[in-house]
Amino acid sequence: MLLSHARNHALQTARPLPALLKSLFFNRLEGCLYRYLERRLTHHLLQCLQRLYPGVVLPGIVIEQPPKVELGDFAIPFFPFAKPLRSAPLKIAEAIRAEIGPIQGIGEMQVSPPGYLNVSIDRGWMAAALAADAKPTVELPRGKILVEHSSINPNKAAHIGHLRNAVLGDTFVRLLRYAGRSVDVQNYIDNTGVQVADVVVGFTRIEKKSRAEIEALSKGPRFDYYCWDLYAQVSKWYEADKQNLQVRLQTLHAIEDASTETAAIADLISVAVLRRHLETMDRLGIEYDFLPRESEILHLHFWDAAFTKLKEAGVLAYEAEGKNKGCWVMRRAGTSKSNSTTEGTEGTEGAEGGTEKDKITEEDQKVIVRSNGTVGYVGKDIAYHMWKFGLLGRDFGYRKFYRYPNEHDCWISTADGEKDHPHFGDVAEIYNVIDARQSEAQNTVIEALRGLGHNEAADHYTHFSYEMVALTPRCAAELGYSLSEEDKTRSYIEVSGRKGFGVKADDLLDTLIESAKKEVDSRHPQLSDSERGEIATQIAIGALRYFMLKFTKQSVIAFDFKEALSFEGETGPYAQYAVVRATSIFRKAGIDPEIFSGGGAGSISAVDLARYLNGEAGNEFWELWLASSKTSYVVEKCIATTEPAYLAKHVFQLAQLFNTFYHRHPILTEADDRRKQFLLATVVVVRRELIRALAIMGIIVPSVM
RNA sequence: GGGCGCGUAGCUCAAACGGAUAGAGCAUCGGAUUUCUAAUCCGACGGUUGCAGGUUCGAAUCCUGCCGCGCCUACCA
Repeated sequence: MLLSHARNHALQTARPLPALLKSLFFNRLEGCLYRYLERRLTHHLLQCLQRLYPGVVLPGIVIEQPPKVELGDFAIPFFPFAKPLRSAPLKIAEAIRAEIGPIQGIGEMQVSPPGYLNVSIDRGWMAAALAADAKPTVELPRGKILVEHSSINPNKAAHIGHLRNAVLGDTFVRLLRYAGRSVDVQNYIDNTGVQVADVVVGFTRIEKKSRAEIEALSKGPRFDYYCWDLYAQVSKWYEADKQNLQVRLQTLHAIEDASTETAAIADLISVAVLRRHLETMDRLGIEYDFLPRESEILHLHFWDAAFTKLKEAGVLAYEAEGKNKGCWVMRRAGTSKSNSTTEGTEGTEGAEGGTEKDKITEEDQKVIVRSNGTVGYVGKDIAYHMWKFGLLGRDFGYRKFYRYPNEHDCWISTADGEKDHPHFGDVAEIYNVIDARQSEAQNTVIEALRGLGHNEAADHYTHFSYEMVALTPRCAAELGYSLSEEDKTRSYIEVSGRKGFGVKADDLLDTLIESAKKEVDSRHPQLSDSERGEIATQIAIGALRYFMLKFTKQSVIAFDFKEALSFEGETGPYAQYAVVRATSIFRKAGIDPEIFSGGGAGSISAVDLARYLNGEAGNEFWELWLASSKTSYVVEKCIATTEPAYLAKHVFQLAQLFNTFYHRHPILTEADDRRKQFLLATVVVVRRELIRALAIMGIIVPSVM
């Protein structure tokens, strides 16, 4: 791979852009100029080391980023080389610097104590490519990717926890698509589970409503809110008399039989609530391609097909005695197989236990099929995931369910569906956006795939794990919940749909829009109310989506209205505002930024750019250009680590650099026309990258703010 | 008990494979607007990275042991 970059060593300053682009394509570089230079540098360093120290076994080269631009753009520490080469790191760095020779796109190199080689990018070269928006070709892995996210139980309104899931998932989808991958988005619907059963119980037993009455209600606005309250009520009803739990069990069974009235009511409720969820997510620009439902996994006998294969492969074991007598069990993921063999010298039972191969201790057993013959959710999940990878030998029926304003259709599973439908499933890689509490269950599914011999599928199965959203005690108090003394001292309190304790997604969005609207109203009274409303909505979504992405996945978000409602500092609106300012410069100048970036900015020569970017005076500008060059690099990093927070960080840094630049350099009043052109080119590139990066986060920039 | 994760400024969070002076935002205090929009910018204050050892040229990061917290550990989903 590195060899393909090896040709074309000559450093050609002020090379005309078309030739430059041609060479870029010729070298088939990675998707990003910054990454390209990094790879190229690595390659030359390796060659150089081989020339200088033939035959010596050396550690790998690590390329870092220096803490400040003055120090250069890449830093290579030579400390690990000191011992094998029996030389001081500084001396080695110096030797490399003297030997390495020119590299296209790379400028100066300096040795820096205590043992770094600092390498600078050829600023003019890089800026010219950036201004022209040079897009190098990339070789993509083949195959479709399936991202599953949201998967909200269709029995109550979506809350902030679901929002985190959906925003993370949707952003990850956008990241993959930006990187050129083909992605299907699925939202798994558990429409036959306990949670739906509970709401059915609420309607039929507590409220004693008929199917027709429920249907009428379901057509009203925000039916999911009604269910939210009812669900909390049912939980109390169960608590009041444990006998009531019998009703839940009966209802659950009735729902699984599609021919019953109860099943019809459950379907009515779950479909109506699901529709509400899609509407809520649509407000945030989140769309799905397919909604597989548990009812079809049941009715199309996905489990039967999986069960047969699992038994054949010996993944499942039948328990003839003990706690799990009569069940089919699997080894719980993460438990070790060799408990008895590692320290097997002890105990005489070892001989007896050893004869039964792979005997799983009760503690390590995960029940997949209950003794009454019904299958648990992990079992259904195994079947579903075999389907995802095209390993089950069965398929869903499909029908259109929801049409987005942009004409995009979202499909849903049915027992027998439409003839013509897109092909879902049978993918090369999957990502499941599911909270961290389910990691054991997720790993168990992966182990089942391995047990079936599908190691490749298991290797391409990623549990995109994230932590929950909880409420700060203050926030809980604001919502009117009385807290125990113990709760008051906690840093956060878990939301509970069962208790009706939480912040609903639509409520939060409404509050955000209202708050943004007040600001917009006062700033732009000349605009029409609908225009102001649209801007406020875009700002609200920007604030919300940014808020959900600024935290790393493993951090529990302690939700607080004060922070979530903030439009200042490290927020979405801060970044949106930077773009609005950039756009407004062009508006005042009477230039279309899109046209300028095609003609004006792209036609500035590398020499001209270098004039302003080189030297100490150019550092502040270069910092901005360099940051702008990193969008694709950051996207790759986000995908590789399944961590969208890096993108949020990137956006904020870029916006922050731009705001400083904006403050220090008045552009429209700039007398020197060449300098003015340079400043405009800077703005246009930063603006373009900010808009792109924000779009990947699902954030649109308003016309004015 | 076992498994996973967390502990960094008053608060909320960052910190690339172990690298240069541990960074942001909020809060507090002090400044900046005849200017392309102040949802902005500049400055100040704020740290023994939970504790104790270890590994090495170098540790917030890796290892061991403690302390504290959360989640998982159902014939629920």
